[in-house]
Amino acid sequence: MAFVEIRDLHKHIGQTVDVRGWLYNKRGSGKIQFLQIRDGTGFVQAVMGKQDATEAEFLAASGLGIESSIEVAGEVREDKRSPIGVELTCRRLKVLQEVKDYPIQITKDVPNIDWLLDRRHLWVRSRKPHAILKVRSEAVQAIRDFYYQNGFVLFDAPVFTPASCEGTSTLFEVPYFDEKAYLTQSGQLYGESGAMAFGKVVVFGPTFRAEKSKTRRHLTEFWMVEPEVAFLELDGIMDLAESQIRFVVQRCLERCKEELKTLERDISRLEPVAKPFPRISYKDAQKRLVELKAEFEKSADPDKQKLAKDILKNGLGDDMGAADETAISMQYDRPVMIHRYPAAVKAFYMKRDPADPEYVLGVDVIAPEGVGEIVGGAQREDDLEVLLARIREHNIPMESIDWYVDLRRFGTVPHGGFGMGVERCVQWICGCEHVRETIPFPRTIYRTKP
RNA sequence: AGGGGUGUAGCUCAAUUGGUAGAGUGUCCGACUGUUAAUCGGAAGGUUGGUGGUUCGAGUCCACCCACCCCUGCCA
Repeated sequence: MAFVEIRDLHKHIGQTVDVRGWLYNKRGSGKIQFLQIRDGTGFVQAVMGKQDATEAEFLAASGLGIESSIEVAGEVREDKRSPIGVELTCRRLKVLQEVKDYPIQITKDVPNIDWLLDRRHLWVRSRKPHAILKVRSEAVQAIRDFYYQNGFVLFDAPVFTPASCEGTSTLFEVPYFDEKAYLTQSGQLYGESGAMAFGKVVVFGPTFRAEKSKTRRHLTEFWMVEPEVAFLELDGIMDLAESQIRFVVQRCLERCKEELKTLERDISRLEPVAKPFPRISYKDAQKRLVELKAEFEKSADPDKQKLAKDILKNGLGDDMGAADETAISMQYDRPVMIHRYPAAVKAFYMKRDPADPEYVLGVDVIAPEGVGEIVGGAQREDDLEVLLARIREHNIPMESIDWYVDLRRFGTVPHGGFGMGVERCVQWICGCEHVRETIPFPRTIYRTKP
């Protein structure tokens, strides 16, 4: 007799099996005990009548606290009253550890998230965090499968880097023997090296940003997937982002039905990803924002009125703010792609639009429901002289980036790619209020524990 | 970094113009039950984030500090 995972119990109806796990909840009386057991793969109720086991076992069952670790043997029974369709008649109970005063309670109340994050090492056992992290696992597997199936080579970038890749963001500085190093904020430049070697590569790993962001969309440590493809231009980059996002969402819809149900996620909000994503140029977006600002100001909806105040706050022709992105994304039921931003607000490596050199061949993908930017991508500057000029303009130290310039000296070709934030993508799929719920142990400006 | 806000029982929150610190939930004990957020009865649980001030009297008013949350900016 071997241990059976709870998710497989339905295959063992009529048999006597062993199940091991933790006590999720318990009810009982002097005559019958209901032990709700979880083992990470599911939940099942083990029913122990007083006559079903020894007196000592029955007594032990009646005294068990939440999260006690146990093994039970019992007969698998079909039962319509069970949420999973089966139950165990508990014939034997072995207590591995009896637990008292488990600190996290099982209620529908939403306690202080900060208090729960202090106990994250235990909180991951609870239903909702468990479901979110399961979706994350599926999403990451989907990402890996998508790139593998499409002929990409995994090309890992270093975490220690010599200096800023973009020259804008704040980096974490770490001592490195007698010198300084920085934690990577993007593997993209390394990805470009890989693209010239393998054609299609994908960088996938943790990324660090020392910006003191304090919003529900920001982590200081997050995972980013960054495909980079030789001979791919802006339209192709947008096609790639669209099909990758679609693949990941479809996979989660197929394989995470139970988890999304646990999270009370409105699935109908995710189904429109099957349709093509709208693509709008920055210039058209600006025109649309002028209209939307006027429209929202007159709206009866107080949320829209409030939003109207912040629309185009940076001024027409400047970078788009969060309100701008929200207003545009509200016009659609699926992610929207905004392309060809002003060069002044974007990174040095983005290629200028030949049709209008004030703009770059870059694209952001804005997710619905206020999650905001989940993808940022671009066609890269592939001309040696232009790139050198950009590096000088941005005051990027040449000695830390000369290797990158080499890529334009030895067989440069048009190429590009994008970066997708895994946590923001999961945040959108799960409908999470906070991005920090989408990673097992979030790192934010004020949190490095547990 | 700027703006706004919140700190009261393990957790979620009450407490009238400044006048004896309350409930729900969880925990513990008991009863009962094919229960599933069980139910019923009882008990324990507090230096009201900290320091100082005003006052006969401060959870409440004032100052400073601490912690955290939300928004903006930066970005994924």
